[in-house]
Amino acid sequence: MPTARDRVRAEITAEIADAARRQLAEVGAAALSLRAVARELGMASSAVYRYVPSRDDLLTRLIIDGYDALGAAAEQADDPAAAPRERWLVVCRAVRAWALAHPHEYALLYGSPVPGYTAPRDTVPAATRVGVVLGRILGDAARAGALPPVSGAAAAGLVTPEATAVLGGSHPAIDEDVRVRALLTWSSLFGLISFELFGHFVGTVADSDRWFDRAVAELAGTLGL
Amino acid sequence: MPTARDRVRAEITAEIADAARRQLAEVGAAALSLRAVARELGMASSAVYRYVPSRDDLLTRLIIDGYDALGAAAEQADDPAAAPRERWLVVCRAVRAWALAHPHEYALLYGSPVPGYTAPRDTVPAATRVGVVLGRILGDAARAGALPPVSGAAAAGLVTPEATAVLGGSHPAIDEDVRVRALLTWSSLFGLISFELFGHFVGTVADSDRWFDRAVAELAGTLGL
DNA sequence: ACGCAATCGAGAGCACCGCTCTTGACACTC
DNA sequence: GAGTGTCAAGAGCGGTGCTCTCGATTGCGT
Repeated sequence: MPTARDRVRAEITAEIADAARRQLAEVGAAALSLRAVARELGMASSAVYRYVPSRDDLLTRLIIDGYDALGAAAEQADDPAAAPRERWLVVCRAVRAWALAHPHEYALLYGSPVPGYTAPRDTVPAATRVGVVLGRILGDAARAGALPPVSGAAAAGLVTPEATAVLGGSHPAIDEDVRVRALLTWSSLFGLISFELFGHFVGTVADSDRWFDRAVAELAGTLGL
Repeated sequence: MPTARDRVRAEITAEIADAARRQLAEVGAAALSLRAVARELGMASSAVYRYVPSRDDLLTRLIIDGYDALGAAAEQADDPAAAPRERWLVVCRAVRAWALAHPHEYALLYGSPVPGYTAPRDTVPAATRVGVVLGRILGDAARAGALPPVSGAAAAGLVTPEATAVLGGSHPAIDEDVRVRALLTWSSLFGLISFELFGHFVGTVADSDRWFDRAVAELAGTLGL
């Protein structure tokens, strides 16, 4: 059972993470300063190390929290009762909305890796949550017979078994060809969002909202949804 | 006319940029240190400021050089005499090859924006070079009659006139629908490369080279090439 | 050919960073 | 109440970007 000490400790640790998230939104990941976090909380910089082993460890926590928040947003937006194409559009919009609302956190997840920092394995489960949602939509569509027949000609061995399991599982309507397109569409979605968020569409796209809907509908088309 | 002073000054400035590029390849953009550049050149850190106004300014120079190098690689890889689909594949491979060869520079261009730093307008012309190459392939294909007929139903106003000019110009075989797909394909290409480079495909894609060729062929398909 | 002004390199210094170690105060437990 | 473990605080190390000053050098115009 948690003692009073444990409780206040967990509380302060959460406060540190919150302050770090605020700092992340203000100055970005690379400039995240443990001292500034301590200042914001009114404690000595050295005291923070009682709760957080290192700056990198704090970064890891923010990354996992970010993936979890994004994954939760995607899961919450998905309505399994809706039509596959609609589900796809809605989830994509939710992912984009989260990214626009938390640009720095998104950049931490899908932008350049922080130099001198390699994400530990702990981040993997949280990172796959969005992919799982997207894969489930594909699988449900296949089970409902809403997917066009497979082409038949497909080179095997491109997608790992782990990814295959996520991408709708094994079903007659899903062959390697479909899985490749699914993976491509997945990366395209984040390419789309990254380009918008990082300013590569400035001057080329007029209406961001309409553009995104249009583009994501196109992606649904190549998926067969 | 350039005096002797100007010549040696330009020379030293170039040396600084070279050393910075080397440092960039080793430790990444966020960890790029002006002091380390000075050390490598055997001069005092303060002396560097005689040639470079600030660290951000040095970063801007590296960004422009990076876009130019990538654009040159794409231009050089393109053979206007080849078939459109082949041109597309070859240019995409060249872009990926450059990214794999210069991961840190690629991350500087297409990864998270450096916090507190906004790219000046000078970077725009260099940044568009790859897009110009891709747009030219599309335009040439249209002029050669190698593009499928347009669907006809397209909502206008999504793509700016500037982007329209780059995306093959005006041609009966290129309507807003095609332009939207072109822009989407463009961002998908970099989404693809970013995912590979930033490790998001780890554990899901087995053979990176074959995977990329396969994915890029798929993109060519949605473009009608 | 020479003097002067512009340019340059070096060093010190400021404020900041991540991180470590020591010290002393505190609270909980027995 | 004594003992024990946890905590905040401070000093300190080596690093960063950047500024200022101070001699030394150098090249240009006369």
